[in-house]
Amino acid sequence: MTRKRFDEMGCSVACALNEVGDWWSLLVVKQAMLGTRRFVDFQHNLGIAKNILCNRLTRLVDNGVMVRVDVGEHGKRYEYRLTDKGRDLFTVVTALRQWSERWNGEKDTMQLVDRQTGEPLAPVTVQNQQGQTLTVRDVRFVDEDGKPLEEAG
Amino acid sequence: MTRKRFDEMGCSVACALNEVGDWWSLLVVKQAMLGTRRFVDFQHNLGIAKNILCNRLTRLVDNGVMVRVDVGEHGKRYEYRLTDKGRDLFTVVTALRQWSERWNGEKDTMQLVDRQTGEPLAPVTVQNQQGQTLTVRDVRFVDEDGKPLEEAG
DNA sequence: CAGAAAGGTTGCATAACGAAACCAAATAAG
DNA sequence: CTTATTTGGTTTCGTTATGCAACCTTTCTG
Repeated sequence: MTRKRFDEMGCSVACALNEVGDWWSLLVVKQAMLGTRRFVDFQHNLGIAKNILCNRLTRLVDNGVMVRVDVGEHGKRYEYRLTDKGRDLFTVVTALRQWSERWNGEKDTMQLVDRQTGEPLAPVTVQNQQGQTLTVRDVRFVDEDGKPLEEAG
Repeated sequence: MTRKRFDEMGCSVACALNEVGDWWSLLVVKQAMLGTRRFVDFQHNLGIAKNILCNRLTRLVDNGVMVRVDVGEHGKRYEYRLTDKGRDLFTVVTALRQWSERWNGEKDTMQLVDRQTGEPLAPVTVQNQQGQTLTVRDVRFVDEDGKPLEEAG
């Protein structure tokens, strides 16, 4: 009765959720994007139990999303930092944030702005090669041979 | 000891995860984007237990991500369809899919293409108002007054 | 040396999950 | 009309995950 794993479903979305799809992982990543690096700071900013935080950080490190850096000062002290792979989740986190703000209202105390201009960000969208925005109705799902999938049944 | 809720953290990312952040919800949404609408089809395509699927569909309907439509044919038969709010998760799902493909390799048997041109999609990115791509290092987190957050400690 | 801080680990109670069995309504088969 | 099947669940039960508190270890601080 082990929790079903998503990495053997032949679906990259499932594979991604297997790495960052549980209750806390993406929040830890988001918090790291805000600048948090130390164990106790994650703990206080997120209100997460220590054992769960420990488990999540370990999993994120194992999956290459974060790295544990030994900063020698003041005895046993580590920093958890995002890797390139982790920073690349910025798109996902931002899309999720914007989705929530669009449909659930502004419940966040913070806002993201362009560091250069100070302006708010543009909405994250899916685009084609020409830069045109696409909805889910504008795309088709095809298999390796380019044949459209008939997957509903 | 109830599972911690994310909707009271003053964070829209947490709020979003509270709605679609568990193990199955986003996969159900993704499957719906592929065209799946009926209970048994979700069950077979995802390999999810019936009670869990039932719970997730109910939660998605309660959260306005999907609707349950009574299609009168053949007795008790319903369809679960995405709402506008649910379809708007296309950006999140696509960003997650692309992230997984970039960092974990092509493990998916299907591909997304522009319905018009047949070309693969462009990578989902965060952009500023001028359409320039931004990384997490190019943005700043500010509070309501525009002051930068010092949130690490 | 005593005390505190950082970073964990352990134990326990509760909640969620997964598989299979069971159920009810309505249609299809005979 | 009777039986079987399909659909969409609910129930039961064992396993796993989560949250909280307590404890542990190493290193700094006083």
